[in-house]
Amino acid sequence: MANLIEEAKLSIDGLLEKAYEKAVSNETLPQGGFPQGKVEIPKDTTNGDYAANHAMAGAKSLKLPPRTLAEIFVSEIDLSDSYFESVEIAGPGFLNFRLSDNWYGKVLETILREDEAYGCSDEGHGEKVMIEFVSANPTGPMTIGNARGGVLGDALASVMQRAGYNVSREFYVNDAGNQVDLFGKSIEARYLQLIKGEEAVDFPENGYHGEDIKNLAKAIYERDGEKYLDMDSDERCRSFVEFGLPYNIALMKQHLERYRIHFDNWFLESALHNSGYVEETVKLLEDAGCTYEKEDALWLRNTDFGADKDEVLRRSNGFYTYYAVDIAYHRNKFIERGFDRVIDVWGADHHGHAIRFAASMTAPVLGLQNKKLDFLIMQMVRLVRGSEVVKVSKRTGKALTLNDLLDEIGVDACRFFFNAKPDTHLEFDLDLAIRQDSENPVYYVQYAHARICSLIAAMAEEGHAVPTSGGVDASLLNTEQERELIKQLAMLTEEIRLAARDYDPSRINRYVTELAARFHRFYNNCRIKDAEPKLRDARLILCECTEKVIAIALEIVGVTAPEKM
RNA sequence: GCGCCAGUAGCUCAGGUGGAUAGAGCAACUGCCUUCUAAGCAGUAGGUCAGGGGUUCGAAUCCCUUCUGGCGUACCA
Repeated sequence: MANLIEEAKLSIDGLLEKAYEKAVSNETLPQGGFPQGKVEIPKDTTNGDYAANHAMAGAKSLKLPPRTLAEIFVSEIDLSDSYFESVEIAGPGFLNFRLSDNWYGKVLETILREDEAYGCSDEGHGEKVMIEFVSANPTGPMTIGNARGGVLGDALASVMQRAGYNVSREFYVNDAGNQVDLFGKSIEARYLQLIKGEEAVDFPENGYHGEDIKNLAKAIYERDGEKYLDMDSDERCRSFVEFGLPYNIALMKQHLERYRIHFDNWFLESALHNSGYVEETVKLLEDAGCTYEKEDALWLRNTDFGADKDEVLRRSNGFYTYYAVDIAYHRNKFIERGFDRVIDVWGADHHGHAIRFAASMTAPVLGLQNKKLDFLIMQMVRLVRGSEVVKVSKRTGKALTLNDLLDEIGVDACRFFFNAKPDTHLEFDLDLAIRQDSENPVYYVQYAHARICSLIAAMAEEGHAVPTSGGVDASLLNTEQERELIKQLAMLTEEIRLAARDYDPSRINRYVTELAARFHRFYNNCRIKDAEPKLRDARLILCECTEKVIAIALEIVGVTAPEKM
């Protein structure tokens, strides 16, 4: 549970404050003027491992030039038993600290001790969090459009679990409403076309044109023949939906498992209707005076809660809108199931809804004052083939399915690629993806892992297994490459914390790519096989720590860590 | 019109809540395998951080404004 990067950083403030107090007792500085400074990690390590700007921050109030103030700090500071071996003044008055052997050794010991739990923290204090993601319409197979949300939601869940949250993954199945009716009518049309010929039956406007619908119709026909031919259309469609939905849901589950996503719960929209929960929730809003009727429809006074427009809850035809159902669904998440925080992973095409919806959820009558509803809005994926933009739509049936994509580029590459920063538009070039072999960064990272594994195995063959006792002498690991590698290893806990805080699991991609880069540099500069025994052992331990950390990071992203390549 | 997200190297993108000389991968060019995996390493070249103002010791980062692109603004979900 150690976060040594932060521990070292936080300790600097204490060291400086003690130095300040000493200067006060020497009467070189006035009392009570310890400056609020910031400690950061400089980009360029010639400026130290940490840089504090206290001398610059305090220059004005203490009426001393920054550099003079810095000199006082340096002369009074006591670094013995600290994480640092030196501090120097640089530039306009930065205090640059350099980490000590003590710190480097502690990093490696921590990784060995915590093992697979390394990187975890108690940041979340067990807060009960639900992450709802993918939630693709069950009217067809999942498409490449679901690939991004899938990875983001799943990786965010992993990151938050490691950061100490009690996380539940949920898939919301829209098995009711308009699109399901349309789904039934689409199958119906294909079924009737099978019997009467394609020309004889009109296909519904806005129907689902995909091959999968034809296949469902064919499957029904093969099982039951012309049994539905003389049936009332409504009843027929109901039968087809009853057949088609479970089939599609099972297929989605299968494809998601292949994509290494496992949901804790598949929540059916129909359950909210059947139990009367939607009705009850709308009644709640009605009784509280949050609604009004207009043109036979029931409207929510959403502008009262800060939204830019009101919303229809119940259409003039008597059916509830998705909006009413969504309110009921979220009330269920918080009230009935007791989640403290809910994170919905939605595409940017829903962001307008997210803003208005968040406003609605503040309605006092819903009783969610102490609850937290957040959205992870990810920008759209732009599909291109070379220079041509590819349109994706489930309705037109022209979408590339997730499963086909996985056939083409593999699960590892796909998960790594789609774990990109949520708020930037992502361009996905199919031509590039297909030949995305060695130029994909995922292989760079996996290669580092495989390299370590085979090295350790080869060394063990020669009787030089990684030592399991005797501790680590980090003072031997004193090249620039070794120090940079260890610092990156120390960074994992902090990266996970930040990824959880910012809902940005793509940080882990960048982190692990940099870790691999630092390992490759170390590997090229530091021989292990023919090093002195003590140095060899220390380096072997460093290799093992790196291997463990890469494996942890890749697991978070959902990518395998191969032992051979 | 209004709202949200973006605009950084030829291409795809980083840039840790204002810090020191703006980075990486790919593409281009040059070196490095009789020595632990060359799917690697080292190096060269490539920039008016969309434009313009402002805030301060200091701005890619914060504020204002203009331009460009994506998405939304349904009794669809």
